[in-house]
Amino acid sequence: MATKTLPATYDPRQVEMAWYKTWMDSGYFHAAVDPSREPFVIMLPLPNVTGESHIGTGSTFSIQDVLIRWRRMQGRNALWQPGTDHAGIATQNVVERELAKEGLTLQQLGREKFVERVWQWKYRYGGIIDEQLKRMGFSLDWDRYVFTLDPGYSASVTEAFVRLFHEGLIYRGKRMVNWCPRDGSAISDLEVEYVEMDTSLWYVRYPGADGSPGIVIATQRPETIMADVAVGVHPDDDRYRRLVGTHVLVPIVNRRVPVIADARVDPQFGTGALKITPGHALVDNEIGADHGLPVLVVLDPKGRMTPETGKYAGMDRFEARKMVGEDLKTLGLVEKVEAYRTNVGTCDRCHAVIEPYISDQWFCDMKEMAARAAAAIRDGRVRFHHERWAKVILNFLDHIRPWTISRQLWWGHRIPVWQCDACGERAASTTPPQRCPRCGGQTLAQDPDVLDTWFSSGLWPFATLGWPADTTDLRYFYPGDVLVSDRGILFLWIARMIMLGLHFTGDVPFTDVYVAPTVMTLDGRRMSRSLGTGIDPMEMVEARGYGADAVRFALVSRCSQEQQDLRFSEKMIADVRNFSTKIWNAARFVLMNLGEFDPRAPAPAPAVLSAADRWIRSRYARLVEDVTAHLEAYEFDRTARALYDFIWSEYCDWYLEMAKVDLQAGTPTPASPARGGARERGNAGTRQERRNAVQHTLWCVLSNTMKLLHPIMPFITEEIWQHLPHDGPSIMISPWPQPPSRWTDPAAEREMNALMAVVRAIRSLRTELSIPPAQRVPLSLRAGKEGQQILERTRPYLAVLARVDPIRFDAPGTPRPAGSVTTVLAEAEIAIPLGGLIDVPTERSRLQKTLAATRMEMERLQQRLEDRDFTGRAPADVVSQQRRRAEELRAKTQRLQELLDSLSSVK
RNA sequence: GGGCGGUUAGCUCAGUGGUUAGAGCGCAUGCUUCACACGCAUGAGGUCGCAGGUUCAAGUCCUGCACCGCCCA
Repeated sequence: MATKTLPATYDPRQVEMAWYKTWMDSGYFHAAVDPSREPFVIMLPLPNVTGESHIGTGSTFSIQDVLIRWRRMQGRNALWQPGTDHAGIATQNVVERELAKEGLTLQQLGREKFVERVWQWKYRYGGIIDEQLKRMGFSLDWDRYVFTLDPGYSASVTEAFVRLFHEGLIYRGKRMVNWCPRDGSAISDLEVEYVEMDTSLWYVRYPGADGSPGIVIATQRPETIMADVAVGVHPDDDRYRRLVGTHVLVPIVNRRVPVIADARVDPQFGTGALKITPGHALVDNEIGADHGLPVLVVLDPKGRMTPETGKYAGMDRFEARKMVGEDLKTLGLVEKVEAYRTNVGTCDRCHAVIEPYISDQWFCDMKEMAARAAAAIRDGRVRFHHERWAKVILNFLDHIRPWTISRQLWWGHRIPVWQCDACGERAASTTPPQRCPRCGGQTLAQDPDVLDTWFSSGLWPFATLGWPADTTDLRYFYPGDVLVSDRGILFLWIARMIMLGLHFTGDVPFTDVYVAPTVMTLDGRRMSRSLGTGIDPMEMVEARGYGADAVRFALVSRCSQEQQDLRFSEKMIADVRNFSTKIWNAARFVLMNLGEFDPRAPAPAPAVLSAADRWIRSRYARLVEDVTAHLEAYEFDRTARALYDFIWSEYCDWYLEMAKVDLQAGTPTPASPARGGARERGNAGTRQERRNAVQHTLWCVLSNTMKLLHPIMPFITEEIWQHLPHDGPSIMISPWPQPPSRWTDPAAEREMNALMAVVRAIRSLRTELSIPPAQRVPLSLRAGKEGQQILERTRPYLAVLARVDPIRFDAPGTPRPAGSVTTVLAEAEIAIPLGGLIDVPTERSRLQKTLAATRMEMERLQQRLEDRDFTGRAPADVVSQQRRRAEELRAKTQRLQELLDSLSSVK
């Protein structure tokens, strides 16, 4: 068959996009319901529609593509569900900023017009990330693309809400929630990010109402003083016991408030006395409720002082803090101001400081759902890799709190609840009700709020498949298999998918969760675009020209289960680029040497295979087993390393070099007796047969290794596979290699190990003696019977790889050649005769050094073997192994000694 | 405060109780060897964080401590 030759260098940019288009056009990414095949399903972690690909999507998505491509090749009907999330707050913020540039506000535009604007924005910019995912080669089923505000998906979200509402799990209430003053919305507990900040602790005196000195409290928030309704102390605190029940005056407003005792007050904090502000702190709110205290509010939804605060009215909370502080000083009530470092809650979207704020919100009771999810994890229906993440998520589920699901936004799924104008009844419904179910009133207004984005994404694994309808998709593809993500959304998303999946479908949404390490900079900082510390995968792929394969392999090869972080740098991608070049050139070599090779001809008979052919086949057989096992165990670093080491260190460094010996001029290396059997006379193979055997081995091993590497590096493997003789239209739908167990060949591995040890020893000697690399030197070998057979059989390899000629075998007992430099190995004794050139003192000291080291080790080993505890208690195979080793060392010592003796006699 | 990681070569990391702890990068030396200098060959480089303990045997298991980091409150 005609073999094309490859260009001398590999440029990923020349091939990657074209292959992706071919795969797409051929429909390879699409999974259709097919009951005759077993499905394999991964739900992608929804990218934010405002987002762009970053290094985090680079690593977690690469892992998913590895799993999907591997299972697809194994014959599974592989579905990787794509889509994007409408990302309520983030998207609203983006469009709001755009409006601000035009001098417009949301209110000026109105709800309907604003939502229209967001859709426009979405159509224009919302697809950026999808194009980036394609550029990375990810084999997502784009035919099934879902946006969370699509009509079908929205219907699922509404249905889920209405069901939970009717089950009594969703309720409305006026409570203290986390309020983001910038976004003007409530957010859930999980969306609060705690950040360490420098602040001040103010020690403020509250004078006694009776003119006594009163009490000094410590506070970080002087601006909320006007909302104080009490001063609290710990009941066991002797310092304040006598003050409990008395009254003090709140500074500035001179409100008379009681001193109360409550165990929730921390006597260690500040002075041990706490101002109680139920309107502006969660603990104070609880204390206030228990003591029947009123709730006063001095901040508005934008975080400004309310009109009732007199001279402070309209002032921002931080400005007011300074001003109130100054005024307190003027009043002489500030005892001291201390620098203080504390954790401040901030909004994870806009980073504004969160305000504990009382407002009307919708909540979802998660208690029972969490218990069921925890049970599913405990009994192994959902497994985490590494398992320690199960403990982390269980801790969250076991301490679950109600979920604030309403958001005061316009962009999102509007809450499907209508309130009756006449009687105030609130009714949830999937369609707008015509009349009030209670009083029949016809004026109904829909709740203005939208749902938390995470509420809708929590339904992703089944809502994408058509739930609540009983679709064939849902029946076939649900439950799915694997979820891969960063640990950052363990609670926000993964836990909620498990809870909601169990609640609505009765089944877990996936059976396995792989938590990928978080990508960090080399000095351990989080990669972030805004900090300028990130590596942009797109920049690496295109601008720097590394290609998607290199970025993918670099990330995947560092995804272990042990580390929770992954320190990453551009250099690591450059290193993989070098690996690509190596593979490319190996493929070029193979193609150049395939010549007249016919892949359809029968495979070579075992009898015509040389030790090298059998060795690389055996190593390859092990590789198939290892790669498959590592993927099954979610050991991606090991998968990558196994492939890297095999390709570079075994196939290229050794096998290709030996293949050259067989393919180029001269006599091919003879076939090696098949394992266990005696050498068959006359069946060693003709020159043509040998040539064909080597070609077959080169092709077969390379081609199949490309399959094993394909899930990680889809592009270069496809490109090479297509150039090689192959069956089928694409490597990505070719079958995953089966472990060829008949290729496993311990005898060949032993044989090659011996040869390689001898080659290495000779090379080492040559370097030490500064023998020019090109110079051939004579070699004299002494070996046991088996060693000699092996080295005679592999003599052509030895001659080329070690640049030795002629090679002479000396029988034991014959005198060693005069003036030789020598090394003793377990397999053989190697001597390079230098004649008069030898420097006897140097050679002697070299041998003596080796002898000393060998003796020391031997003695250590002998000591261990004389220890009855060791021989008595250690397993027999360990003991016998050590005995063998000791024996080897003894022989080596003896030979070294002999060499030293003969050296002295030469002198 | 509670929980979870990590600490092994200059850097990034493997290491599944058992011989002399490995890899890649970096470093040094040599090499235009007809696939590849994004390469080849050879080499230097380690008190496995510290202190105890278990074991015939500990980088590996247990306890404590130190430092770095993440999560929760």
